[in-house]
Amino acid sequence: MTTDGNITANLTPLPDKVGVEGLEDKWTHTWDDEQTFAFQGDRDRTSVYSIDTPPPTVSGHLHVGHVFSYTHTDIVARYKRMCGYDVFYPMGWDDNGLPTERRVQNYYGVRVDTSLKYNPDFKPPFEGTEGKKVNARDQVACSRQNFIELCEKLSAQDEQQFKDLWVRLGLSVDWKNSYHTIGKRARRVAQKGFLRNLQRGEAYQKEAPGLWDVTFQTAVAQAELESREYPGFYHKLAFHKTDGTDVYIETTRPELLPACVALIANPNDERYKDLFGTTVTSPLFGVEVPVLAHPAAEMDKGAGIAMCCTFGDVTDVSWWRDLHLPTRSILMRNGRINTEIPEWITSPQGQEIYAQMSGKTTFSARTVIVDALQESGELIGEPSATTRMTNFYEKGDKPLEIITSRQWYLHNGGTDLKLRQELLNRGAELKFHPDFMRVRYNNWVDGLNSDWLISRQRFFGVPFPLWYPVQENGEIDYDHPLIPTEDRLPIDPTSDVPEGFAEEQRDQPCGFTAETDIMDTWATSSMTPQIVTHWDEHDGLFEKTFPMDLRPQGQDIIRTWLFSSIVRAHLENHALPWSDTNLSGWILDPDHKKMSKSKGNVVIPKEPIDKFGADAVRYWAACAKLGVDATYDTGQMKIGRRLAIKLLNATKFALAIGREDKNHHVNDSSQVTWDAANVTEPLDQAVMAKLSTVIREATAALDEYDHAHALSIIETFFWEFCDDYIELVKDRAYGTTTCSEQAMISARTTLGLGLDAFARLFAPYLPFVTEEIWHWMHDGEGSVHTAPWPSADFYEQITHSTAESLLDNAGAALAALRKIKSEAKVSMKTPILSVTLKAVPQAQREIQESLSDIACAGKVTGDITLTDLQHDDFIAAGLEGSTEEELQQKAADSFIILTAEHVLGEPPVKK
RNA sequence: GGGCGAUUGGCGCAGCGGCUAGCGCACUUCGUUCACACCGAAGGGGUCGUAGGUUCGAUUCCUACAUCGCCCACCA
Repeated sequence: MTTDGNITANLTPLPDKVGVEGLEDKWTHTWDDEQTFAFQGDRDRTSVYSIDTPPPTVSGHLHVGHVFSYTHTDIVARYKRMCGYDVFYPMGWDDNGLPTERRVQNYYGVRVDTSLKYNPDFKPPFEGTEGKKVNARDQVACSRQNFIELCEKLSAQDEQQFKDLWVRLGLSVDWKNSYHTIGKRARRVAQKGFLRNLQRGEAYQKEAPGLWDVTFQTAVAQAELESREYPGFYHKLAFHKTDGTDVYIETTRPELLPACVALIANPNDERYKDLFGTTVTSPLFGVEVPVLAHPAAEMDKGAGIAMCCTFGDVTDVSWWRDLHLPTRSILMRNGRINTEIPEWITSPQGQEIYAQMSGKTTFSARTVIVDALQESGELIGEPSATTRMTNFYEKGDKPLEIITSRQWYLHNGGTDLKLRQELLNRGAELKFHPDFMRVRYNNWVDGLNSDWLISRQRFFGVPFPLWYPVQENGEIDYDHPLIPTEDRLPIDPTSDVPEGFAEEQRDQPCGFTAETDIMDTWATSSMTPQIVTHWDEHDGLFEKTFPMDLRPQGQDIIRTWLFSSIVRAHLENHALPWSDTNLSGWILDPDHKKMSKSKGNVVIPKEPIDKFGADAVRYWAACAKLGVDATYDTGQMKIGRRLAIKLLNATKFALAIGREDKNHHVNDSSQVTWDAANVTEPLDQAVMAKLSTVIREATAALDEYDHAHALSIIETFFWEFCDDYIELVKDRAYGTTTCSEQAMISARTTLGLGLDAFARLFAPYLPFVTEEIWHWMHDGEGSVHTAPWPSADFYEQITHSTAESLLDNAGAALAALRKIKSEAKVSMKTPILSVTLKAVPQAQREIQESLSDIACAGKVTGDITLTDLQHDDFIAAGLEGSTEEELQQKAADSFIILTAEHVLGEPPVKK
């Protein structure tokens, strides 16, 4: 307990032998029993620190990357808690999305059929057949609600292994505050958010050509695209001019020839100027198409003149739109060629070729077309191989096609420049750690080319809370959606019925029909700040926690999770969702390759934790700065383990000394007071001075989210404290020297104050070992993790203006004495009968102040003579300088202490 | 093609317009079991990717290049 000027400790019996084993189990249970990390929620926003924790994908696999970034966040949480904040640190589970959908399908052998109604007695055909691949035809159909229930059931199992890991790692999460992204609250927030967007005109639907994945048969958004290299062939095709001559185009997609609507060249291209305004006929099909000019046509690409099809790529779409071209679509949603012969193909020969390719995949259709072209002589030369970059859905393995469909969009600045600027301003307002990551945000927002497509033609996910009226003639009136009242949310339109309608009217003339699309998973994830803070629930939590303080996340999802969250909060709450964001780096394997499942180099987090302990693994993570990639390095974990053990040993030692009186009798008093007023010796005051500086610097670093720098400062001083200070004051603290009672108390007090401070300084990093040593000192006073973060001012006032350089010079003097023995290859216990130390005058004064401690620690039995450094000594020490003053200053700054004449005694006799 | 980051002893990383470029691991030598062998002490080892420039002075700032990683754009 800290009071003004002193710290009272309740000492508990110390173990004979210390170790880090067992600490994790011991303290995780205590923290759980005592609800050490529970959010209190009884103070206002300024006293709360709230964290928008990333919900891990529960169907995904655990790997050390998880440990890495979640440790960084936990360090922040623990630090802020010690700073007095009521820390709101929830945990979410992401079970909304394709990976979970697939996992549920395979695990239970089920699939969603939105035409089915909820069946409360539904039983999946089997359960828990990991690895057994179920043929899609054998999956049993169930309603979406039944599927979601199975998903929640399975997620609960998956979650457990994540939770076990987080607990084991010591994450100070408040487990009472957890959520699922497919859970009821998340669905309600996502649907309510969407309806509010709709009311304000920010969400809209549109029938338009868009990127489409033929495997998953869904539209995909710009944020889900991935460019990949894709092999192909250039085919040179002859189109026929009216004068009987040909014009040649090059294409990698000859199978789209039936969908050709125009040939297009650059308006400045002399080669084709004469052709603009004329028509040509297509090879094989003989369809007449115009030759048109458009500035987007590049003269040096291919033949300089392109075939515009509806639709081969996004350029086709812009030509089609700008030049008001007809739509001649031949691709079906499953990626196969439409089976109906299009009405624009009129020649019998063309119809026959089309019939051969209908129903085929684009790949097979291409073969048909190429063979036919070769036969007709309209393919010039052999196709030449090429590699091009093509858009893929990030989870797909076939190139995206362009399909016209009705979709829901949300304004995100992709089309509205004013909104785009507002979102850029939000990005400028947000504090990125590290700062250079904001460039990625700006790049992304600047490069948006469309609004956010939020509808997906999938079955598992949060449904759009909408129905549409069915007209008398059976047609669906998409322009006047039926909207539920907010108090009904969440709803599923495929099982719930709009107000004023009855179930019997579903899909009937004059009735209603459900919107069967679901929302993009990011449409839900983008609202995690609103989900965790209970937005619009009027239970008081929102006001205490929103806008949040921190969003930790991966750098790979800046364009998705981070950006979409800012969009939603900007539109809904007119605020940034959080003030700061922490971006973690990647984990690289020892060969500097990014760890990923596909590379097969993933390390399961349990392994290093079992081997080195949670504190050690956390130490490894904590050594890496935010945004910097880290190598998986067990060597670093060993160092963490060593540090943890050193903390135990040093604390045990110092506390044991403190309990012995001058005659080595154990003092059984369990309570001691480390009164700052008792720090009377200059060396002890110097330690307090340095501690104060260390706290000040570490605190500043942590406030800037630089946990690695703070750790390095604390750790460096801790080792100096052990290797130099403890060694120097050992004997004085024992009272075995001829020092005064007060000098002994001063040493014991300083050791106590120092170790008490180290326990707290290391607590965010090494929560288990620090909790252990804290309880040796402060049993019955609660957790170190709710203890106050050390105050630099407290230790500074103890120093009485003693400079911390006194500690450095005393340490350097001790090192000089050790060097004598090390070079003489004798034991450190060998006495030095007499010695001369050379140092600058300032250092001599400081050594004089701690001379008896130095003599004791160095086993100097006779005189220590202090003398000035000579010019040759500076040179010998490698110093350079033009003036004597400069050399003196350099020697003082580097604590140069040399030894001259010395007489060694007899080494102690070995037993 | 545009951009971001990295490049420092064998390895993993700090650092910074000038202090003798630090730390840990590994290495060498020595010691020790009375806090700690899950230990201690002392020591060796780097012309800071390359080439220019700014400066009295560059590992640090600027320019170009190289290598590695990543983001964005690129389908005729």
